[in-house]
Amino acid sequence: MSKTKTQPTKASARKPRRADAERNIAAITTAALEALASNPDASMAEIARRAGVVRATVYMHFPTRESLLDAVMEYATSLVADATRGAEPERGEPKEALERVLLATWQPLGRFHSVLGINISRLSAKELHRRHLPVTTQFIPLLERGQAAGIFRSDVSALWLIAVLRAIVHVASTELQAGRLSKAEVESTMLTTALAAITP
Amino acid sequence: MSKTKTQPTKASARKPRRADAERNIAAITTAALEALASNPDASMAEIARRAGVVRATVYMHFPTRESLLDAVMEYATSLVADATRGAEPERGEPKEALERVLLATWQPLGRFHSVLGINISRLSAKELHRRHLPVTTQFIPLLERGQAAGIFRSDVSALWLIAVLRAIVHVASTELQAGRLSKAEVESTMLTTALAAITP
DNA sequence: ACTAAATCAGACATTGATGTCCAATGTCAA
DNA sequence: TTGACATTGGACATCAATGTCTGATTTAGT
Repeated sequence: MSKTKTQPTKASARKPRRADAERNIAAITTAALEALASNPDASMAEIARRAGVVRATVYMHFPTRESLLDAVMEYATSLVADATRGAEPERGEPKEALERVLLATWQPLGRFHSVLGINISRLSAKELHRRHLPVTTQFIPLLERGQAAGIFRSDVSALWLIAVLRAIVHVASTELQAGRLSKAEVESTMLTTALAAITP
Repeated sequence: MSKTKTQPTKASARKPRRADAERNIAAITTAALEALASNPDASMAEIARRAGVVRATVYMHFPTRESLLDAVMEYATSLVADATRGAEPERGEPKEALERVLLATWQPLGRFHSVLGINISRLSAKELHRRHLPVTTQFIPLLERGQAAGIFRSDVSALWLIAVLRAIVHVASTELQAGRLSKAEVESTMLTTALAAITP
């Protein structure tokens, strides 16, 4: 995460919340993320149960299911964005940097892929793209840097490369989940395939 | 499709249905496929409306929603399987054969990807794999033939290659849908990326 | 033309989920 | 410690969807 409690999001200047409220909001958000990852149709009751609160408490902080989904989406995105940032996509050779970033992000990305799937039907393509910005703005410079250096293929757009990478990451976590490959095998195979797909 | 009405599926020996019933079953199945492709949560009422029948008629042929989903899944699979077969995956050089098959199947595959998504949460991985057999049994020999010839990479399993190919096809149809690429661009980009990903 | 099969139109019961409300109780912060 | 904030537990209304049933009507097969 990046802000959530530390800053009041400069523009909105939200009224201070009590500590237990803050705690519950966090619990609900993470519980929702877990619940929705295992079942995209998880009910508000199920989410409340997981968060250890009563249903009314969820509605206290998230007036509708939609608003909770929005919050969960933003939270998941921030987790992936933070993992990406932590892998320093700007540092070093593009190829090494990409490997570093993929290794750091494939697990959260895989974990949240089904949550992302919820939004595919819920939001427009434009809106979806907008919400992925915290992640994509970090990937694009890395890919373009590699393209400029002739290390990544330039006959397709960086956006295509991103889509392909994400798809391969998805395959990787699916194969791990299915137990067809070990974690180490998945990581090595994923890196090999990813590089092969985007190298000229 | 392959059988549906011509053969009585040797084992089951189903009682003959009247022609209008047969017609309605077909109408319901295709209507359901369309409806579910655009909205995976489409209701029985919506599907009946699209098929031009009343809801009770749907329940006449498909006693539960589940059973309808099963039928739709099988239908979609058969469409892809037929398209694959029509592209003659056994003929010619593996690379050319793969290109031929991909060009023949990427559109139906993309179209039905969301329907497939329904089943991901609905069925076990094993069961899912079993239902894809009509397609995978055609792809595996092609890929293994290419691997034996040293044209496709052998450091990963044919199953991994299939998963990667399907992921790339999915990316392709998503990009077309989003209007970021023309159909011709999508096809060329998809083929390039697919080959790059699975070539040693 | 006759009969059996199938569809229609619509009512009906049931279920599960969303969202609202309230009174009682608990917890935080000043 | 006190008042404001928050949570609880439960009731409640609403809604949409599933699945059943029936009687009247249409349609197909022989």
